[in-house]
Amino acid sequence: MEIPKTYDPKEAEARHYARWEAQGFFAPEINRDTSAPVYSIVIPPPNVTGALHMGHALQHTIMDVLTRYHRMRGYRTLWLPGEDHAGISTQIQVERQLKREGLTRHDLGREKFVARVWQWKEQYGGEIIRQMRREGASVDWSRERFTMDEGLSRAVREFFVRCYEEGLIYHGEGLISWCPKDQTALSDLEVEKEAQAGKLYYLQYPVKGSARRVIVATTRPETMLGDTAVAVNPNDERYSDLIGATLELPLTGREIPVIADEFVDPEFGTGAVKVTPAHDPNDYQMGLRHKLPQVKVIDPYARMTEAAGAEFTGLDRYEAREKVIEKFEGLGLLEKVVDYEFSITKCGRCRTVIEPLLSTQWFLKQAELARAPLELIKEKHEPRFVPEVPYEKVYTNWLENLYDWTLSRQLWWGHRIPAWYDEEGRVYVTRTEEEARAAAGTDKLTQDPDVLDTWFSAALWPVSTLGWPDDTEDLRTFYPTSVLVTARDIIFLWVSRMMMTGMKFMGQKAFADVFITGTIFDKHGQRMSKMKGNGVDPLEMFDRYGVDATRIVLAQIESTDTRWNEKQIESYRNFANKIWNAARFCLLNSEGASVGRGFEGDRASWALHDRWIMSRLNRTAQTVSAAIENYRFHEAVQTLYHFFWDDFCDWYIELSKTDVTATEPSPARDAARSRVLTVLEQALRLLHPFMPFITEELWQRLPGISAAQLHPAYAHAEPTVMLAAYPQGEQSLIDARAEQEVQALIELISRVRNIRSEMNIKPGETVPVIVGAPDENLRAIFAAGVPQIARLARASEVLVQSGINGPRASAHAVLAGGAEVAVPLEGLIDFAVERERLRKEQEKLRREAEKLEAQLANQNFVERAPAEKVEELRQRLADIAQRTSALQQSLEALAE
RNA sequence: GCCCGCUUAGCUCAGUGGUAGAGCGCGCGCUUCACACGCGCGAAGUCGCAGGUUCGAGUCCUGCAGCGGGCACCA
Repeated sequence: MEIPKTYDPKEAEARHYARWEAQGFFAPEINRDTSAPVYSIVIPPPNVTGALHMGHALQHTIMDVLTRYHRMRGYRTLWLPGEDHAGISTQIQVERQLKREGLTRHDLGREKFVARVWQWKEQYGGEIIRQMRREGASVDWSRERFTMDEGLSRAVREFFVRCYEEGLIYHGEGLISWCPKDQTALSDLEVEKEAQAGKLYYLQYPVKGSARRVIVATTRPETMLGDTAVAVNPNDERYSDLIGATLELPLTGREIPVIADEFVDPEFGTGAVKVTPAHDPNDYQMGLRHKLPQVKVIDPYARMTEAAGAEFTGLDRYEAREKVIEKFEGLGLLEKVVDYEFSITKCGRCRTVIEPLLSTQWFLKQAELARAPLELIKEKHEPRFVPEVPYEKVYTNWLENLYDWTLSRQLWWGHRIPAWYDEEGRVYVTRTEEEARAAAGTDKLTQDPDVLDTWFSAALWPVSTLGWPDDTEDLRTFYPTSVLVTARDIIFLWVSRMMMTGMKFMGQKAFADVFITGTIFDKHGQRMSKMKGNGVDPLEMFDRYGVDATRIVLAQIESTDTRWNEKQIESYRNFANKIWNAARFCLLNSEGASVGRGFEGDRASWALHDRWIMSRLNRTAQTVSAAIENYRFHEAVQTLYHFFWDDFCDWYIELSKTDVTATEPSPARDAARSRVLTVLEQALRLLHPFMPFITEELWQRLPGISAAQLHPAYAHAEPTVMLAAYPQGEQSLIDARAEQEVQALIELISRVRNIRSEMNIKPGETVPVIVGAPDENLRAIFAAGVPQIARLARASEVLVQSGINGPRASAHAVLAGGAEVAVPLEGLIDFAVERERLRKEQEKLRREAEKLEAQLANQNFVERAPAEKVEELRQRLADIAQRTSALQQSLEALAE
């Protein structure tokens, strides 16, 4: 068989994915065990306009590891893919496209525009979802969903109507965040705050019937045109006599009162605050408290209205600002202007400065929906957040401090609000237009032009994708889902809302666990962003290092924020290559061998290193399974890496080599060959969730592979490692004594290698080795291992005795259990160098012994520490004493 | 202002009260018949600082410093 020396991932990746998909391996129906437990995940639907970035690759890897692991464990497993219609960004994309044709959406009209968006979506959208095939994501494509699908749209209408009927959704006027560019309302979660260097303007307002002036400070002087009061703190003595007084609002001819409100901080600015109820959230609240008039001086395009006065009408808000300042200066009413840094609110999409506007919108009373999830997290700590700190608290805090959610968006792309108005303006909120007509008793209805916030449909994702509001088989089977894997910035926006809808409509939490991934920064610790251009493209990593290497590095990131380190992928590409070559060795020596054989018979009859590798393998399987189930992917990967490289490659293959590479066919040779193949096959299964492609590629090549290797639930399927049973780690095969004994062998070989290296023995040169082991059992182990010791330590001969009485010209090393080893080096050894080497060793032991002795001399320790801990220390001290005395003897033998 | 996280080898990071770890990098030596994307050997850490709890602290508690994040406010 021709097997290249280097693993080339590309070809294998596409081939295996296509086969898995075509064979239906990803669908839960592949599992024929009707009593199997269920494991389900819904993907956080990526934005239909987006492209795959490292954050997605990270989340997808973790979801795929969990999915593949549980599938191999025999769960009825579903990972449901899909995407989000992303209202604003999609609409912006298409409007941009139209602009290049010299058109606006208004030229097309609503219907044609929406058709155009669908066309755009088919042509360019869903890039991330397509790229998931490249990642190896084992999602069930037959259940792929899109938030604008008919089914999901129906779920949205149902949600809306029910909430409306229960009074949770209302239509009314409120002060909302408005984007003057995108011409739509935004929820507080769609805006971003940004520090900005600006100015604080101090304006004087004359007191009516007095020469006195009240000074107010503002960052937005243009809003003074809409002031309807000035507020002071009721306890502020400076102004107490002015409460109830009337001010002459400059430039407007309007008279406004001075009011008292606890909200005002006397320490800040002048202690007097201008109040603009129509254009500031705090002022809006204050306006309601004091029943102040609301004067709208800024329009949806951020231009001044007629109410701002003839001189200002039509001016942009910033032009108006300058003009107001000029006028105040002219009137001698500008007290001063100081530099001032404050934060400014911008549209999360287009970065335009938000204008708080008084506007009629649809709102949802989230606080009521939050009650059930809040109770659940407080009483039962459900869902379980991983890591619990700090996310459980972040989630709880948010649920406790909710405000009404602005649902309506003045866009064309999205779920149209299911509200119709008759000619008198009466509203009918119904599931269909027919119902509205019936309710209104007329056909002359107009539907509300607005659409819903994209997150409204996202909030329903775990239920709507499974068929809600219908009572479907999928919903009954896969809800609640097992885990939600997502980034932390979406906890408020999405996670908590899914919990709200899940509790409301299903009476159950949407997911058992919530795993929050870390953030990947660039190598300088900067957040990756399109604007900075410092993003690392996962596809580029796939091309350069292979998907498997990229995935296993990502899985290890878990929930820790980390800097991207390309060297790390390189080392896992090397790991993939190591796997490839270990398999290559097994396959090149596989004649006469078969997977699953070689470990027949009583375990006691196996060779020591065979008992050892089975112990290591099963221990690894236990650790890895527990680690994956507890979302400790780093631990799982490290364990697998060291099992495969250190235990399997460095030692097991090497210890087996003499048997495996025997030139003459024999039952012993074939059994040894079967054993390495069997261990390899188990290792491939263990690695598969992390490295799906290379494991499948190699697994398919193993001799003796058949459906018999599959988990019983998949016995009917074509052979594939992804449906093999995940090794669980059999306790009876864990053999601490064999591990200890092989450890002794490893120590012996390592000490000889160390001597060779320090004495500058050429690698090609062999040396005799004398082993002294007073312990009979240990001596037997070394004696049985002579051929392996000879091979791995490059020894010309290995003498195993009860003690060492070798030539004076030897290099010595001490081993555990009172054993020692000598390498006779007549003519090669430099006595001074050897003495120095031994003294250093002795010194190290002495320091360790001192520490142990001090601890054991401490009465408190001996009395209070657990007995086994004390015993352990005594053992260690005894071992050190033995080694020290052996070293002493060696030193004496070297004495002049 | 309130809350939270991080600080461990040159770098990126693990670490579960009981002998400080990995990968990369570094030094020395190797075309040893699976693999130079490799093999062998080695050097390298007052675990941010100061207290405390404990027989015992990188790990638990308190304070401090530096870095980072979230929330609120910002007239």
